[in-house]
Amino acid sequence: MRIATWNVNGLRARLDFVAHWLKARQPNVVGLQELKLQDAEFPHEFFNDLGYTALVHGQKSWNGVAILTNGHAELTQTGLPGQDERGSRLISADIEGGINFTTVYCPNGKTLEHADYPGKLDWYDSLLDHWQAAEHDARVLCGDFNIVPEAQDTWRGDAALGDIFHTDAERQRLQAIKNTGLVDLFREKYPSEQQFSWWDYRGGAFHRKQGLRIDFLLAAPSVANQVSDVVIDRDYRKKQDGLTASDHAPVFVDLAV
DNA sequence: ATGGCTCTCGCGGAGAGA
Repeated sequence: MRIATWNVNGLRARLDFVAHWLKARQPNVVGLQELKLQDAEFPHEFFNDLGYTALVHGQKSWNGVAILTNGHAELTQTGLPGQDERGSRLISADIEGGINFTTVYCPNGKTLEHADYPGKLDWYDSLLDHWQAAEHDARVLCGDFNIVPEAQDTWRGDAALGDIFHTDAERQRLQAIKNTGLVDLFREKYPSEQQFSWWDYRGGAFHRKQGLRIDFLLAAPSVANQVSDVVIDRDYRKKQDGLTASDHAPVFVDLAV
């Protein structure tokens, strides 16, 4: 089974690009973030024609998450309890293989001085509470976390320490999530490789190798033990057939189930 | 030092993203 996470930066603008990727990689389950559309605007038929069904938690203009699958999925959660005012950023479903799958679009925070920054930390505290309250042996938490875990996950290395995305306060929140028993599947397979999942559109950042690794698939040990491959699909950060890419690459793992 | 892209809304330019 192949499961993936991808911040598409606007699903309507990315529709043909996403279809291109689905055909090429044939994932079984995909967590999507930054749909930037409402539930009623979700192009279900478009995905049905590609063999996928979707569970959607949308919002006008901003945020929005969904789960695509070419198998069976049963919705178990929409929205992070207590954080409705920060937008549609979480959706969960029971998928095939007895796995509970959650995808999140964590708040950005903007700057250390902006009110969104303490809001980001508070959102993470709620995510930890929510995650700890649920019990499931085989679960996956994936998405755009908007936090750089370690110096090797940013092109700026130690020089970025203390900046937004790279603060101790943010890293402590991300670590607290992992401490509930989740493994960062990419980092487990590649302990010292520098690979990024996001590059700024501006200034040729992609070609300058100026990126961040902020998109993760985290999994409980019973799932992590089944992983055969982990791929940050940087080819799909490039134009495909003249279509514009998201500023995030898809990330996927293959499981032996 | 800054932000040169790209998205949305909506039809001009602004806000957000990371």
